[in-house]
Amino acid sequence: MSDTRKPFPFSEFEPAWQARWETEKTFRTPGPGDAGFDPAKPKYYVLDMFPYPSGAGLHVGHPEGYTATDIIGRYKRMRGFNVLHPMGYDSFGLPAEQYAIKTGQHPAITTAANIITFRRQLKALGFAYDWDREIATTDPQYVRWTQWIFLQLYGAYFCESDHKAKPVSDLVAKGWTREQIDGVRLAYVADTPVWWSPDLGTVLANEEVEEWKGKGHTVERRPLRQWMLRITKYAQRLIDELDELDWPEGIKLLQKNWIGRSEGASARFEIIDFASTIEVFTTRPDTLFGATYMVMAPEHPFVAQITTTEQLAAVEAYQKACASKSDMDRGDLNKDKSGVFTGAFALNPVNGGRLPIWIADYVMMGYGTGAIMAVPAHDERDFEFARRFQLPIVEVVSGRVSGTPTLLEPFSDHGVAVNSGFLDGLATAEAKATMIDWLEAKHLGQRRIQYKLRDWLFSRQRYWGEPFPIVWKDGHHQAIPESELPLLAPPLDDYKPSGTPEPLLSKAREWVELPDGFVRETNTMPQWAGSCWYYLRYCDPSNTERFISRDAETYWTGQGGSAESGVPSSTGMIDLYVGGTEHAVLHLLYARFWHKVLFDLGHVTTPEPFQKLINQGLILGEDGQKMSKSRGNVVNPDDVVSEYGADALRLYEMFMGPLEQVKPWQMKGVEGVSRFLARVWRVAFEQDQAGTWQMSNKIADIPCADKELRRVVHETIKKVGEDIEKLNFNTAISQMMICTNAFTQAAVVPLAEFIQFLTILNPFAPHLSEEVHARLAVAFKFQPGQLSEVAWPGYDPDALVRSTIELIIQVNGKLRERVMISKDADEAAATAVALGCAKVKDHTDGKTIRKIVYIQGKLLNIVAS
RNA sequence: GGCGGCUUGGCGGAAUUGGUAGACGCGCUCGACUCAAAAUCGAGUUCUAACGAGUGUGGGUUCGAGUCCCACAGCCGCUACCA
Repeated sequence: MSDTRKPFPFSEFEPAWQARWETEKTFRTPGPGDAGFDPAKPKYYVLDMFPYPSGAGLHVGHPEGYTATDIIGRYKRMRGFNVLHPMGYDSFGLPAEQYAIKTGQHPAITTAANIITFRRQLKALGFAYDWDREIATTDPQYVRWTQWIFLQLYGAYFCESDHKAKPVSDLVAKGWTREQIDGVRLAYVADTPVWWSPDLGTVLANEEVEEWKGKGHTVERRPLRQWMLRITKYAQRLIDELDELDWPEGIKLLQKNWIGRSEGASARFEIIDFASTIEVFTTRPDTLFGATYMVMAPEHPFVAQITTTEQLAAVEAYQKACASKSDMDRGDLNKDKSGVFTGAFALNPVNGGRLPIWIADYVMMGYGTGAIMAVPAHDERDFEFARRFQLPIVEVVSGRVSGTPTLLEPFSDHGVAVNSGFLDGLATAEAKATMIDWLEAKHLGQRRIQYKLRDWLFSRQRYWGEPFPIVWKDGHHQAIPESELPLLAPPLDDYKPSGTPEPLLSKAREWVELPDGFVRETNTMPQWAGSCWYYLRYCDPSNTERFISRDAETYWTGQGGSAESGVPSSTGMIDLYVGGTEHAVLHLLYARFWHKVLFDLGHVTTPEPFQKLINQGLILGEDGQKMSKSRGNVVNPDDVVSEYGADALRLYEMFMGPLEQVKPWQMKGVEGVSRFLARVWRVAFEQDQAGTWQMSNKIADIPCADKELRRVVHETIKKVGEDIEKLNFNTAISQMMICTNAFTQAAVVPLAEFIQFLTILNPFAPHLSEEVHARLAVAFKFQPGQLSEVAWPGYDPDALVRSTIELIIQVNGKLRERVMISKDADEAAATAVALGCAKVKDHTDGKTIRKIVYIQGKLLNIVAS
């Protein structure tokens, strides 16, 4: 395609500016210790969620968030901030390994190729990253520090009295045994039932199961020895410390619900004719008098012991059915409760009731104690189960004002205790407290807080992940010395899963077997590991002594910079973090957890990583559906760039609508913003017969005589600045369109005003604005510095003032007339004008004027009836 | 089932946070330029012939409601027997 046919020659100047930014390192960000670092400058750290470099390359969702942060970063830079806006790659991951299984190609080769593609695509969009800070989680020097942080977790325990992590060396000093210490480490080994996928050859985290099942892989439940991270110890802090963060409320709520705190009590029930008790957790201890049976999870270890011989066959059959059923869609089973009686009975501690003990799959082993007291009158699930198996239903909470309870449906709200001995007449809240006191006094139970959050299953049996820096001997694990980091995986010839849960790395015998009977841990870390701390590494990416230097850490958290930075010392390090909602829970929760551990151990100085968070909305296809290959509605950013240019793509993605909103792609919209950019171009240039662009003689280096034009320019400077601060990019672009239309229609365009406009356009369309500016510099012989180095222009408030305004005249709240009037007109003057209007008379004739509402400079409402 | 979000012209979306509903862009219509087309420039474009009506529906508060309150409906996410 010939450039003369393009509306403006972006395909010539865009690559040229990108090359210049690269060779001149225009967007290099000096940090502490770097040449050119100015500690007096306030810092601004704006971060994107880094991409997984898939084989498919960038999709249009990536540039949405990336452009938003680029605009903010460039704007803050022009405002005098030292802006850190880095980019990197979350480059471990299953697809590269799946590819290796198919082709035998080492995942490192595929990953390196994909990174090259991503880097080229990102550079083609003109983002102002400091490329010297680029990182990939697969780099040995990055892996080194990921493993180092793992060792910090391994070497720490959670001190219950101080609510924080401390080194286990403290416990050694207190004389704890090795087993005791291994039992409290934040990274520990446990046999747990996990989701194992034979064809992927790895276990999956609970939250990953659905995703891979959806892709056609099989998963099954298996008890396996796995590495776990004790995130549950941080459950309360992960909830409480959300308060200080400037995050969307919806995301905070999502995290809170995921952690799932509930308050209640544990209670122990004696098993009749059996020297043991069953412990349950309940949020409604006040309903204990209404407990008529008990249920244990089918996999509860007690079941085998308490089951009577008569019931044994039925119980075992049910357990077996549940184990194989675990893979089926549980949704289908929700309607029909199932279960089997064990033959055993427990004693209700408050009233001596004989409670049959059942097993049923509606009770989960993983939550609470894996057993419940069933109160069918006041719990929907228990009610359903009781009806199905004809178990007694006893009402103990009354929510009705009067009348006999019908018990046609469970009543799970709060009310007043009835049929409950010493609780009778108490409101639910008091009844709960009274019952807990009673249980505690009798040593039958205690107040308890329960979380849904489980410890984090941290090991995978994959190849393409960080190996654990751990060795084993005689059944004990221990850390390898820090000096041996990074510990890299050995190359393999065959990446195929063996079909057994034996990790792939165990195939590398020479790597695994060490002198003196030591063997290496062969599990690898999940992909989350690298993304848990990458934002720290950007601050000091080539440090070989520490994962981040103390100086870099304090400076980029805002504690080492100028006091005037305007950013009060905050709890979070990053000023703005932009990314998709898909990471609302997992990534953001995991990263917060790691950060808090590092904080507790004194390695970082803020308790939170991300002060402010924004979720960009999904971009849908033109058909309003999610983009997918199978639907054929995927838009490739490369195609958009070659057809319309990088500036047009950037601008369009920002013009589509509010950043946080879900919105459909419209190719016609890209044409629209491309036309806008062409209009800006043609303010300065016109095409001659030969098709070359010549400087337009409309531009003149003279003071702006056109007051209206000047007002539009200054309104634009004001609005665009304010909109960028609020992340309202779409309306900022609208305003720049209005301004461009004013330039287009003006007979003369004053040079100074036009350059001010180009300056505010620069963060949005950096290539075009720089190119126009550079050409103006040649034509008007001024110093051709880069626009991106120029200070953000101020606006002149006087230029905004209008002497006359349009006054809206309403009668009974309905618009009837509009008149031009002095902005200072008082109520009497305005009323006189309004009553003189014919249309106003039409609507007030024969009525009495009751009231006049006058908003000066805006409107006048006549209330008449 | 639970939690969250959304609902404004033919379309994407604006609306100073209670004060002109529909900015800006797309599309469409007409005009200019052209032998013609594209591109560009200019005018118009919520509906209605008009009176009027109008921000998912119904009510309320107010001089005035897209905006605040109550009830309901429809779409979209996330989550799912969490005791």
